[in-house]
Amino acid sequence: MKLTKCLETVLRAPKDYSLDLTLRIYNFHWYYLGNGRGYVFLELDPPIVAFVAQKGPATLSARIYSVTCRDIDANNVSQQLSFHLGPEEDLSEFLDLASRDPLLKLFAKKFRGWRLRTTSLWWALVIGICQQNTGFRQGWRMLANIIKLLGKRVWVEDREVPLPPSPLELIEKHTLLKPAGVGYRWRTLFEVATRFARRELKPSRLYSMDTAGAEKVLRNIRGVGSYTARLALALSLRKYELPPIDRWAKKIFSYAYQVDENEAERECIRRWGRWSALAVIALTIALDAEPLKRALERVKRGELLPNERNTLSPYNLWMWKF
DNA sequence: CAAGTATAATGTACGGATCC
DNA sequence: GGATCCGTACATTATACTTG
Repeated sequence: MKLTKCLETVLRAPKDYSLDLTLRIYNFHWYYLGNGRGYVFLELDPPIVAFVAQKGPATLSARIYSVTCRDIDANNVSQQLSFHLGPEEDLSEFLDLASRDPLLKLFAKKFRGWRLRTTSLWWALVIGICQQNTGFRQGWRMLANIIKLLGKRVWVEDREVPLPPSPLELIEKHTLLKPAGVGYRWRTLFEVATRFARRELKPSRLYSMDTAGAEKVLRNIRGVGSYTARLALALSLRKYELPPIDRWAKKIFSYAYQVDENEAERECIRRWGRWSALAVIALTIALDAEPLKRALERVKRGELLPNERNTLSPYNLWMWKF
């Protein structure tokens, strides 16, 4: 499917904003092109894709592509893209806390320009579900497989860009979920897709709720627990009040903050407040999402920045050809 | 035949969700 | 709160095969 260019737009960003970091972290190579350039999908069915590039220290340029330009609302699309890339998000309070934190003090310096790149609630839930009961490598392989086996490819100028399946496409091709290596998670993915298809899940409605209420709604879905719900809320709506604490984060917080494991979540919220989930995500970047044992050793050694080596990690996931 | 190498089989870590 | 479940990756061990 070939997309046509519908509009060009410019986004304002703070001086120290880094589109390069924002696009690079936790991304596949078919979306991150290097040097602060890349693709962001805004809609899946029918597809709307943005090509973005950093033009100057405070300017991002964007080109919006779609099948037909008739239904494109320029204001709407620009807002959506800006929300995904986060230039309007003021992280000064988060960075201030981070600069005095035993785990993220180095991260605060080096990743000052980074913003969490959000995605749709649908895809954020898929990401969350694929992180359950598994390590980093396996989880992201599942996501790559889902994109390749169940998604579609669109042409943007001279490049073919793979897109994730929409809820309807996932339902249609659900027999390919097992071959994609998601195992028992296919049931949960199917269930989530069904809710979207029936329009029972409305991102705008969740956005207007408080984080705890939104978590409750998502936990109604069988197979979605608090970890997945909270991660999805952070990754799609920038709701950070409630941190997605897994055993990994629990152990590391418990060690670094010198509290009992049962107190790890409470301590995280006490220290990070409305930035709790962002802190957890930043921690996975800082420690390369390494398995717990190795991550703890790194904390002890004070190695609190991602490895430049070609290891499979949030920082250089984009180098990986799945 | 003994030592080394390739392949197969087995074991275990991983970790959130759910049941009780 | 503890036990159990799940699928894959990686590590370890066992077996088969090759080489000198």
